[in-house]
Amino acid sequence: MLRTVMANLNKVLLLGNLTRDPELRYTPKGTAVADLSIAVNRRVSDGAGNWTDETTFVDVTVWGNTAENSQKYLTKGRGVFVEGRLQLDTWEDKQSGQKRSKLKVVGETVQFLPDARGGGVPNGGGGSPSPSARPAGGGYANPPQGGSAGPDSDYDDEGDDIPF
Amino acid sequence: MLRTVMANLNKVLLLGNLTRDPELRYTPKGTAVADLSIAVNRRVSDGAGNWTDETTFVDVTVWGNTAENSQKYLTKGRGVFVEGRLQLDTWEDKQSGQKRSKLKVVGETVQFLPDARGGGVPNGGGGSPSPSARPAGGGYANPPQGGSAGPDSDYDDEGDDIPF
Amino acid sequence: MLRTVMANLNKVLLLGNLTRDPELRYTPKGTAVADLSIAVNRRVSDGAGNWTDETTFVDVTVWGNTAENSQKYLTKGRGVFVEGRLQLDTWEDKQSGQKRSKLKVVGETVQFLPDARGGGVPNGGGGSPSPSARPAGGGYANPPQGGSAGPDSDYDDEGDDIPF
Amino acid sequence: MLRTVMANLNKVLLLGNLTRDPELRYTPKGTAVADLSIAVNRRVSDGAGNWTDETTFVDVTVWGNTAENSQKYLTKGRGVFVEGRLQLDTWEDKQSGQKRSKLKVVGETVQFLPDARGGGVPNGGGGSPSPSARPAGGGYANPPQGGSAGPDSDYDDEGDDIPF
DNA sequence: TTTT
DNA sequence: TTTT
Repeated sequence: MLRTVMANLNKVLLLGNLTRDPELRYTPKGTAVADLSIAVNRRVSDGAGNWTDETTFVDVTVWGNTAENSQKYLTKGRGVFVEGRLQLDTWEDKQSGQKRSKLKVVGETVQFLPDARGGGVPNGGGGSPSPSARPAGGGYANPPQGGSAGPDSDYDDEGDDIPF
Repeated sequence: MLRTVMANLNKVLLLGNLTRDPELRYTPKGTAVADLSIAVNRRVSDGAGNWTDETTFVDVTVWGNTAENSQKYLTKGRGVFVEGRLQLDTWEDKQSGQKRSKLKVVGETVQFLPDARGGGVPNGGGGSPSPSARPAGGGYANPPQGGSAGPDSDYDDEGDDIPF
Repeated sequence: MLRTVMANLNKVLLLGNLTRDPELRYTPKGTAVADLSIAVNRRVSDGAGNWTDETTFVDVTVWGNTAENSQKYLTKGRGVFVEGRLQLDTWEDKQSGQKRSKLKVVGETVQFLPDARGGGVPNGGGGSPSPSARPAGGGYANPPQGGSAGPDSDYDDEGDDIPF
Repeated sequence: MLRTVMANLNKVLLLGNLTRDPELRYTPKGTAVADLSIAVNRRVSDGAGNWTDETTFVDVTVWGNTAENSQKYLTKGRGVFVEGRLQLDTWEDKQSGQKRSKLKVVGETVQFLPDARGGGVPNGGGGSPSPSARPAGGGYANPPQGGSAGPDSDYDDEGDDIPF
């Protein structure tokens, strides 16, 4: 029989917040790689009119320029949009000799969202940011916005459930 | 032959900014409906190392609660994420009697993004926003952030092309 | 203010069937372009337990190799998976001088699905297909399957509503 | 500060083939659950003009009716389209007491594609299928097609790389 | 190991 | 009719 190959699609779309600063490292061959840890929230109903946020923590691996720019421009708390694919890493457990595998997400494009906190540059001082410190993503910049979250910034969630 | 129905998918995903305030109206039957006009930018290369932004303007129709909340909480300039589907409206042109059609996007879910400008509530005064005036989307709120963009806020685009 | 560019996304995903053979043409500059007409079905409930199929007809424009291969390998009835983006064509109406616009879908990748009818090569004769006539998509082949649908093949749709 | 919740998205789209028959089981509470093992192929270039297929194996968990219908209607080799989300299962390793986690895909909708092999009903006999034995997915049916792949149907993959 |  |  001729090969009847199916159309194939392996796509992951994530919109969420970084749970920590990206960690940049290099492979032995010198390729940049970084892991983005993203928290994605989902409203879940208990069926009795109560909604809670269920959070999924997803690690996304990015390579090359994307890795280097992620480390440069993304920081904990930042909102990001990631388009990527699933990858199943497989290896043999050295101790047991058993086959092991782990599902991962490889990020192909990363864009970042405006800083919800309207806050300054991550780790930023009080002065003008240097050009190289400008947060940016996907060719998209995101500036400092001067304000401090200040004393009003305690977490406060009441009354925000809009039945969109 | 039995019907061999294919899997079907009709999905539109948009992330962009509103080009104007949503306009809420009602059908004769009383159903709320609103049109969101969204500008989506795409970086386009001319092949010679120059990148420009190409903007696509997309109108998205939303219904019911989504329409009402869009009108309440979304304003011109706002970033939104829309998940929807394509719809082909067809009608007969009264004058010519010809069949006409128009491709549209129906928005099924709308979420909004933090205000990039770090600005206050849309149309907002200086005090605490009333609960009903809180901008929110998808069950997600977006608060005033107190800051003013200030004198630095002139549009400035140089140096922002990060090769992500 | 620095430019606070939003993340942007303009994505269309379609899975459906071609309503006619693709029509290949060339621009004055010699670029291949084809229009794919795709029917996408959606199950719609009337709220009273009855489900009907609502069909959306979407025209997708494809360029270059994708256009040429679409014309070579895709035929009416074929299942296709398209990933693309929305595009708003705008022009001035010559008669009225008014600005007009039309929302279109540009297909960036096209893959095709196995022929649900289990039928032979499109336009195919009885013999072995020549290599160049092999239907394929996205680097994916789809062979002739030689069989006849047989006497059971009258259209028959009852009882197929699986509450998946 | 009010909660400035980001838009959130956690979406997985897969189009591939089942590597084995779905396994249906029930939770202690009686909820049906099944695991679909899906192979998704991706064309990968080595940069020197050679393309190979890289296969990613993804396990997808489906619940309730979707689980039961998957077991009824889906079989090894079948093409499926899955729309779902990522989920991170976490638990404590009993032996080591360490926190462990595993990324999974939860399938929210499953549709199936026509059988590329043009073959009959899975496990099917020669007669008319009973209504309950009709393969179907997403409210979509897929009939027996009676034919035999015939003498042309030897596996043959050369020359199929269409530069779509 | 967790973000908002 | 356009947003950033």
